[in-house]
Amino acid sequence: MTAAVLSIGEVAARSGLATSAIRYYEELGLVEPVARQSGRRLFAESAANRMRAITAAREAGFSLDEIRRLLDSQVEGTEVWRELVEVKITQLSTRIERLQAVETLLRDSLTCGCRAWDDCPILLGACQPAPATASRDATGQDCA
Amino acid sequence: MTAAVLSIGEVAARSGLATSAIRYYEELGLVEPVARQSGRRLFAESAANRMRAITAAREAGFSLDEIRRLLDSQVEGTEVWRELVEVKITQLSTRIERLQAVETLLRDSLTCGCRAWDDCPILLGACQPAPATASRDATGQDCA
DNA sequence: GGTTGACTTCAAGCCGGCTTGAACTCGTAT
DNA sequence: ATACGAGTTCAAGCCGGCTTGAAGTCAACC
Repeated sequence: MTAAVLSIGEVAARSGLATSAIRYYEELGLVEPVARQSGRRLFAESAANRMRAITAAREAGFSLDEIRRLLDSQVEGTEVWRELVEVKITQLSTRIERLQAVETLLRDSLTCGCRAWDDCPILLGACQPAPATASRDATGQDCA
Repeated sequence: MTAAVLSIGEVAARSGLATSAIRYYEELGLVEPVARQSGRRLFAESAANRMRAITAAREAGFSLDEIRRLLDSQVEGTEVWRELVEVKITQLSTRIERLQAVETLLRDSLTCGCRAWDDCPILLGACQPAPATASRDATGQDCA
């Protein structure tokens, strides 16, 4: 028989978060205890799920503020949250692509026979080649 | 005719960094002006390359402190830097894998017919399913 | 010789995401 | 009765990576 409500410590144990983090999340409006018992927070069991979902969202690159918006958009009954998630997926895949490019770059710099890492032609070639005093015609995509 | 030495402003222009960032990097020991002229820093042209290499390294997930170690390891004449880069490549690919898993998870949660994101069974299923009061036998890999 | 603009130093501030510490209140077990 | 453990509040601190502001210096140009 699982308890119908959870103490903050139980939510922490189930979600893997620290109690201080949970209080902080409450302060930001990400979670709300269903009640208080002589000052102590009592959470619904779903709060633990919410905590784990928040952790997943953080890993995906959502800030806590974005997560708050995400949760707010659910409350309103609409499915706005799907749009927010779609946008984040796009950002995420862009980020992954960039990281993959950097990884390739690092690997290449290893096989390059260069003496020093900050002098590696491969590495520097991938970063914009310093337009010196020439005209900068907006081809400057930043490194990697 | 490119100048043999660069002012901090020129290094900034060539590297895309702010002058304040360059001063900060100097303070951390990541770069050193070759000389001073009535107080003003004069950098070798290679400093701009170093700045761009630092930016690339930051993107790869190196902290400024790690970059300092990386640069120090070069100065010593050895090729320790290759090892450091190898380690970082490993970390980077791990990170990429995690992000890809999170991306998949987000995509799946969209196609799942769940009403609310923080109640999505796919999302929560991928996070550890809350061992309730059962024994935690260290299978707890964290979410995604 | 006065203005401009790029530089200098130093201290302080900002950001997000928490953590930590001090001082306190509960309910329960011994 | 009293000690314990888990909770509470609030303010302050920490992390990395810079940025910002104030006040000063310097060379060049008109």
